[in-house]
Amino acid sequence: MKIATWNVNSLKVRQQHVIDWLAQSHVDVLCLQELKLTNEKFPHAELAGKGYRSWCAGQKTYNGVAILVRDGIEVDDTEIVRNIPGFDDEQQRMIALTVGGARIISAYFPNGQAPGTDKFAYKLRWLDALTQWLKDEMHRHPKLALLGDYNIAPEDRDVHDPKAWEGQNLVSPEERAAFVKLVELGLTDAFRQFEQPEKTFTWWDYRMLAFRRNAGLRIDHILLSAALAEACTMCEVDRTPRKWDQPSDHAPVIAQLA
DNA sequence: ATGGCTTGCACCGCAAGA
Repeated sequence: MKIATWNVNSLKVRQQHVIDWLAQSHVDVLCLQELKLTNEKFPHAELAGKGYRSWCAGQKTYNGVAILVRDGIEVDDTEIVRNIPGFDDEQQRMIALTVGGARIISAYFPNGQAPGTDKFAYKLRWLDALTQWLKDEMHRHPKLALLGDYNIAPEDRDVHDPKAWEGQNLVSPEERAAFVKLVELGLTDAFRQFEQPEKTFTWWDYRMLAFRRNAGLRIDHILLSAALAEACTMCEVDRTPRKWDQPSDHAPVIAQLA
């Protein structure tokens, strides 16, 4: 089973990109973030026409997440979860569903704006709630994958200019500590299981010709429980859709599970 | 130089992203 995650920065604008990328990547499961549309406007029918069933948790203007599953892959949506249980939140940032016997979670972690702000405090609270919930969820589902836009670059090698970014939002010690807590639940960063090209990133600012200069960060991740990490044979970033006209500022990350 | 794009929403500029 081939799984992937992609922050599309508006599904309305990027709908054709998603359809084109599904056709060329042949992924079985695609987790989307930043839909920026309500559930009523989600293009279930258009995606079904391309061979994918879809489940979403949307809202107006901001956030919104979804999971797309290729026809023929077994889905159990009786235990679908939208948002972190027990964490009261208006913002639609998480959806979980069982696909091919594995728990698949699509998550859009809060940006955080800057250390010291209310949004940063919310990011840390959200991370703590997610971690607490995942602890139980991993017991219920030993085969579990947490895919999404984490808005955290775990290490300096995930940052194009670590000096310039030191202590800033997305790389701060508090955020990195929260990422480590997720890993300590027994999750593995699929990307780091394999040899990777130097300076591989998943996000590049729209400004300052950042993509052309490869001035990016690796903030989109696929974390796997032990059972899935063992089954993982490949993980890579696909930069091609970032080169298309009117692209998302994020590139998709793919993992192959045997 | 704390900007630089891009999005949605509501207008003719704003907040928010990362």
